[in-house]
This record gives sequence, structure tokens and C-alpha cells, in this order.
Amino acid sequence: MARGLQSSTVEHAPRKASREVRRQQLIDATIATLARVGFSRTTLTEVAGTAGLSHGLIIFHFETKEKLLTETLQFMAREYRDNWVRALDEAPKGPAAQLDALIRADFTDTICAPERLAAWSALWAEAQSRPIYQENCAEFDLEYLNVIERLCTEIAAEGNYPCLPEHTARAIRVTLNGLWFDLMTMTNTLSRVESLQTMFNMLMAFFPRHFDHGGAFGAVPDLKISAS
Amino acid sequence: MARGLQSSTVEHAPRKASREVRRQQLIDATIATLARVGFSRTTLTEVAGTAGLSHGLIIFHFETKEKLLTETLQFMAREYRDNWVRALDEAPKGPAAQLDALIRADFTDTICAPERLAAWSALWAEAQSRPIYQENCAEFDLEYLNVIERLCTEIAAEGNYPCLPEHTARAIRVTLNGLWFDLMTMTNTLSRVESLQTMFNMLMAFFPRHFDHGGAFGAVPDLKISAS
Amino acid sequence: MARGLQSSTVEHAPRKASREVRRQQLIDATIATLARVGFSRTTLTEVAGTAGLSHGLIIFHFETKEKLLTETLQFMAREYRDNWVRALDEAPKGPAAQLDALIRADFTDTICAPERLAAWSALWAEAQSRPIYQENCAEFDLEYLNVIERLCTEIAAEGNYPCLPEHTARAIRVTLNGLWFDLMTMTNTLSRVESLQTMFNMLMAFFPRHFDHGGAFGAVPDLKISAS
Amino acid sequence: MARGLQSSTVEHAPRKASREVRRQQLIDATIATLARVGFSRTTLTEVAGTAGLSHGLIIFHFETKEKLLTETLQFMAREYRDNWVRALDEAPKGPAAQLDALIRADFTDTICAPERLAAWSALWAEAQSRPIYQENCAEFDLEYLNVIERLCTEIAAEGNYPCLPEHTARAIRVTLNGLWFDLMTMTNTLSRVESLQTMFNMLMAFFPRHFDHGGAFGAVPDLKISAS
DNA sequence: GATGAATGAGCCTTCATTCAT
DNA sequence: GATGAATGAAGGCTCATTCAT
Repeated sequence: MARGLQSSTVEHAPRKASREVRRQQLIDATIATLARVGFSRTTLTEVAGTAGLSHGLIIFHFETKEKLLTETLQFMAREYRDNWVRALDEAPKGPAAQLDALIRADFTDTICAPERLAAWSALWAEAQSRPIYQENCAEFDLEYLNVIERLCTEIAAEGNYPCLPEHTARAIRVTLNGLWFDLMTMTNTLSRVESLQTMFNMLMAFFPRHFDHGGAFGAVPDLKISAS
Repeated sequence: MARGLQSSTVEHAPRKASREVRRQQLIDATIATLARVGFSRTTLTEVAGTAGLSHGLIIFHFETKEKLLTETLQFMAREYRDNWVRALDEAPKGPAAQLDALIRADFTDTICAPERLAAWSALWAEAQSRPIYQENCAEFDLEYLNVIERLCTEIAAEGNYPCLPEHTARAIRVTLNGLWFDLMTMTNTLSRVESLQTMFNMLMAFFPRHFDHGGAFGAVPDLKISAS
Repeated sequence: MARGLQSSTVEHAPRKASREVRRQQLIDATIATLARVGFSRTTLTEVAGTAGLSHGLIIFHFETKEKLLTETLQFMAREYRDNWVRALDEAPKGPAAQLDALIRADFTDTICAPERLAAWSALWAEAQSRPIYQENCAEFDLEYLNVIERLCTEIAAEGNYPCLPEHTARAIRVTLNGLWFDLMTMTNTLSRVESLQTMFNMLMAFFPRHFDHGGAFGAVPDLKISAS
Repeated sequence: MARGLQSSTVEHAPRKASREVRRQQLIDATIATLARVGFSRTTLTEVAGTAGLSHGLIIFHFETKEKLLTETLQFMAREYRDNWVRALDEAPKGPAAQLDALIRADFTDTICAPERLAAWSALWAEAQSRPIYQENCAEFDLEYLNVIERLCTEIAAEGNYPCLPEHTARAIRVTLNGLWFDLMTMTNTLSRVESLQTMFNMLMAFFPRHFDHGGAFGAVPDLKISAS
């Protein structure tokens, strides 16, 4: 098997790595650790062990545990935003198709992976009693909400729906959050696909002339998701 | 008023208190502390300080920090369950009125208080990476979901709605969770009443012949909520 | 031998001690440690080991290493001041006899013990690059200098000496300091008695009609010193 | 002036410097650092930063932090000795003139600069609890004391003074030390000139027929000092 | 020569837990 | 019951030293 050959050279990460590569490696290890053991047991030693490096190196690159966590949070927030921005770019321009794309983006396998979800909730809850979260994510959150509200308003206008756009947008947003947390908690087999179905079941109720069980009429279904 | 007389003796906790009273006092202090400083900074000394007692006493009554947290979680889970069970009992028996009551129960001021929400999320996130939560809450959660599913199924049958009961029930459940977390995070003025409106806006979409913006047709609106 | 009996009961200090007793015991251990290993190697573990207690207890009683050192410095400064104030009180009231007493006080065996000297210089040098020393000792130092200056002025007036009181007082003060440091450094056999002789040899030069090799005319020689 | 030209090339240390130049540069940076932050906070990184070089280079040139400090101490001890030896060489040959020169040498501006004093005391105190100091300075100290003792003996013989030469020599030596430390501590304006006056006030008392307030009769006053 | 990534021993501090009073 | 002194494991961080580049 090839693994034996590789591991002898790759063993415990290369001795030297460029600054950015190493920093990203440590952020990845932080995400993995948060997901595995939770916030309160995410120690520098644990993160270092996950990365196969020494705890001293974390301090060398990030100065402080606090800064490591902040940068990890920022990384995940940017990764999340980049994902939905790209999805909107690639989708057809009608509001229903855009909303369809926005929702599918939330369940992309890279973003909606068990490890990401777990790390996210570990940081999120802790951040509630600290300023970190607001400082780093409030802007992103607001931008996201604004997009949903705009799309809901446009769709409601097109379809002359009785539901109130603001409340509808809020419901969509918190349901997306809620499904994420649900995916994490669930010991049963509810999958990303089922979560997407739950979303479309809801959008179909809000906007029956724009959505059905499979998503927005005329939208391009994301193959990656329907495949999993 | 009688309270004045009491407070002079109760000042900083009475020297001797019955076992159960003292335990509840410490659980209350734990909730307050979790809400104020978050999980990772909830120490025995902090809890003891909040209760105006010594940390030694916590060990005396709960043996272990872990057990204190577990009992706190159990207390909140039971409190939550008791609340919605009572609400269902007191509501009219039709499925729409029952669902209406179930939802209003989630925003009762005692349950949906800022301190409760903060303590809940502090424990919840940490519990994701530990067995505590599943051990203590899985059963309650399942019971709750089953009730919602049954009500949705009945309403859907009554109204001949196209939405799928399972997905609808799940959407309702995660939206309730999501609104809770949202209430906690929000720096703006979104209130419990607005959250209730978001819920009814959603139920109106799912079940237009059973719900409107004010709740289920024929249900008794909870005065406490509409007043706040 | 009696020691065996004692040590079996006193072994590693009694389990419980009153707050003040324990604090003083830890300050004593700090002085001993500073003297033995110097400032930069005075760690909490080292101090705790010296006291036969755990390092955690130091934090319990002093909160911080910094505060332990500050309190140690304050203790030594007060001890020093109390010593010369008492000496002045007990001496005859003439200025020469008072100066004689002030000087002998500096070489009292409790104050001028090797351990005290070493601890003092360890703290002193470190304090030069920190605000601690000035904050805690500047006032004491000034008070001491003022006393010497006053005595020198009075003696100079009595004897009509040509030396300038301010410079003479300063010379006396820094010579006392210098002899202390000298006593510490010396590998040879220069003792406290010889240092006292150096002082009187100097005072005899400044004030020949008030001092000779044995001290001030008419002063009561400190027996403890001449005995050692 | 040539300096301008040089500084443009020397900017932040030249890429390649001869062994001795680099070593001296690092020793200078060590002295500056000791003076600025004290012994316990003098780290290799701090010294390297002061020198505008990397900490790795210190290890390359000195192998060990301990050796860097030892060489720094040796450098200062030699610098000090060279200074007074040169002063004796350049002074008239009579004992009083020689003692006058020895004392003025101690307050030369290069030797008695605030940075030198601070660095000296930082190293000195720490060295008390280590063998470094004795190993490196005992010989120098003894040589210095011997010179003072010889001069005092000769002056005492010339003038038939009652003071004891050994004690007088010791008083002079420790007063010089004491004034140094005093200069460092002083927040007030006592200057090197005033310290010199304190010394001459003392020598005048010991040797009234050889010294007055301005120094030894017939000695050449150091212009640099009286000017400052 | 020179840099800086990487390591790990050791430091100060926190905190759950024990236990004498 | 209740307090708080005492312990010690573990955490974040510093820093001398090593070493690949």
C-alpha cells in the first residue's frame, strides 16, 4: 500500500512551512478540535496535537489563544460568505432562482460538513458571552439577512402573496440556522438532502407559485446535493 | 408587606436551609452565572459568589461540578416540558388551538427570559460534545417533536394542505429553536411578540384555513404575551 | 534529641493556620528564597518548597506573584524602619548619641543578617526598572535621610566643623548602604563589627570632638554588636 | 562630517560584519537592554530587537545567553578598570593627586552614564547569587581596593592622620559604590558633580592637609566633570 | 553569516476537589 | 450544615535553544 511510503516522508508535517500555509494548517486543526471536543476543552495542547505540531508554534504564529480563535471564526465567516456569494453569482438572476441558490448554498457539502457545524456552534455559543462574535460576524450576518429580505420582497411582489416579507425572511434565516444545529444534534439519519426538502416544503407554503418540493421553478438544482 | 420581614432574616442566605431549598438556590445561581459569563467561565467560585454562599457548599450538595451542571440542565428541561404540557392542558382541544398554545408556550416570559435563553445556549453548545445532553434531553426533545408532528398531521388532514406534515413539523420545531437563539443574539429590538408574529406568519402559510396573523382561529390568545 | 519529637508533629507546617500566620510564613519563605537563589530564579514553586507548602496556597493568600513580592518588600521596609526608630527612642537624646544609635541600628544582627542583605539587594536591583520600589520605599528613604541630615547639622553646629552637613549626611547614608552590599559580597571575613568600625573611623574624621573609634562619646554601645 | 556617510551604510546593521564588531554590537545592545528593562526581562529577543538583529545571531556568536551576560559583565569590568588605570597614568604621581584622579575617574561621563549604572546594578545583584560575578570581577575589585589602600596609607603617613588607612580605604570604596547606586535611584537632581563634592567633603575630613572641597591640592581638575 | 520556524521545559495562574474546623 | 485553607492537575504563555534554509 502506498501509505507506508508517503507517511515516512510526510510524518508529522514538514519541518518548515511558509507562514501562511502553517497558519491555515493551525486554523484547520482548531476547527477540527472545536468540533471534536467542544469549546471548553479546546486547549492549545489539544490543537497542537491535532496538527501534529507543538503548542509553542501556535503562540509563535498567533500570539494568543484568543487571537487563534478569533482568526478561526473570521475564517469560517468568510468561507461561509464566499460560498453564498459565489452561489448567487452562478445562479439565474430571477429572485426565486436566487433564493433557491442561496438556500442550496447553505447545504453545500464543504460548508455543511459535520465538522464545520460542530465547530461553528462551539464558537457561537461561547461568543454569546463575549464581544468576539459581534465584532467579527455582525456585519456578515446583516448582509445575509438583507439579501434574503430583498429576495422575499421581490418574490412576494411578483406573486402577490399575503405573507409579510420581513417575517418570512426572518423565518427563512432562523430555519436555516435551526436546520444546521439540528443536523449536528441528530443521531438519526436526517441528512442534508432532507433538510433541503424541509426548506422547500416551507418555501412552497410561502411562495406556492414560485416553489415546489424540488426548489424554485426554473432553477438549476445543485447536482452535488441531490446526489448525496 | 410580608416580604420586608422575610428579607431581614433571609439576608445572604439563611444559615440553615432545607436540602431542597438550598439545592434549588444553587441551581438558580448556576443558571444566572451561565447566562452572565458563559460556560467556560462558569466556575464553582463564581456560582457560589452569585448565590452568596461558599464553593465548598456546592460540592457538599452536588459532589461534583459535572453533577451540578447536569442537574441544572435537567431542571431547565423539566421546566420547559412542564410549561408546554400545562399550556396544552389549558388550551381548547382542536389541533390548531393546541398548536397555537404550544407555540405561545415557547414565548412565555418565564421560559423565554433572556437569562434562560443565555443559560440554555451555553449548556446546549457544550453538551454537543459530551454525552450529558443526549442522556438528559433526547427523550424530552423526541416527545416534543412527536406532539408537533401529530398536530401537523391532524391539521393537514383537516385542511387538505399540500405541505408534508413531517417536514412542516420539523420546520416549526427548528424555527422555534432558531427564534430563541435569535432573541438572544439580537442587539436590535426584536421582541418575543415579534417572534410570535414570525411564527404565525409561517403557520398562516402552511395552514391558511387554520391560522392568520394573530394565531389559530378560535384559540385563546395568551394575554401575558400580547401585553409585553 | 528533642528535635525528633517536634518534627514529627510540626512536619511540613500545620494543616491549618490563621490567615496572618500563614501570610507571614510565606513572606519569610520569600525572603529566604530571594536570598538563596536571587530574583530571577525566585519562582512560586521555589518559595512554596521553601515553606513546605503548595504553590497554590501562595496564590490563594496573595493572588499574584507580584503582590507577594510587593508585600515582602513592604515588610522588609517596615521592619527596617521600626528598627531604627526604636533605636533612636532608646538612645540618649544628644545628636551624637542619636547618630551613634542610628548607625548601630543598621548593623543589628536581625536586620543585618546575611539573608536579609541578600534578599534586599535581590529586590532592590529588580525594583530599579519597575515602579514597585519607588512606590513602596521612597517615603521611608526620605524620612531616613532627613533624620541623618538633621543630626549632622546639629552636630556640625555644636562642634563648628568645616564639613558641609548635606554632603556629610549623604556620605553617611551611602556608606551605610555600601557597607551592607559589601558585607554581602565579601568572601573574606569582614564582619558587622568591622563595618561599624569603618563607620566610626569615618565619623571620627567628620566630627572629631564627638566621635572616636568606639562611637559617640557618652553613647551606650550596643552590647549585641560588640559581642558578635 | 563622516558620520552621515557611514550611517547610510550601517543602517540596521550591515549584512556582514566582522566577528568582533558584531559581538561588540550585541554586547552594547545587552547593556542597553539590561538598563532599560532590568535583568529578569532581558531576553534574547529583546536584546536582538535592540540591536536590530535576529535572536538566532546571538546564539551563533555567544552560544548561550549565560555566556553573553558573562562577556557583557567582563566587558564592563575591563572598561571600568581601563578607565581608572588610564586616569592614574595621566595624573601627577603624588598619592593625593593619584587618589584625586582615581575618584574623578569614577565619575567620568562615559563610565558613570545612567545606562551603565543601570546595567551594572542589574547584573551585579543577579550575580550575587551566582558564581559569575566572583569569577569575573573579584580580581578587579581586589586590585582596585589595593590601590586605594596603598594611597590612603601613603597619604596618612605623609599627613600623620589619626584615621586608620584600611577603614578609610574601605569607606572610600563603598562610598564610591554607594554614590553610584544613589545616582541611579535618585529622582531628584543630584548630579555627578554633586557626588564628586560629596567625595571631596569626605576626603577633606579624612585628609584635611591634602584635600579641600575642590579636590587634592595641586591636582588637575577634570574639566569634563566640572563643566557638566 | 543570518533568519526565523519549531520545540519543549518551566513559569504563573486557575480551579475542581479535599478536608480540618 | 457551612466555611475556607490547602492541594495539585492542567492551562496559557515565555523563552532559551535547535536547526533547516
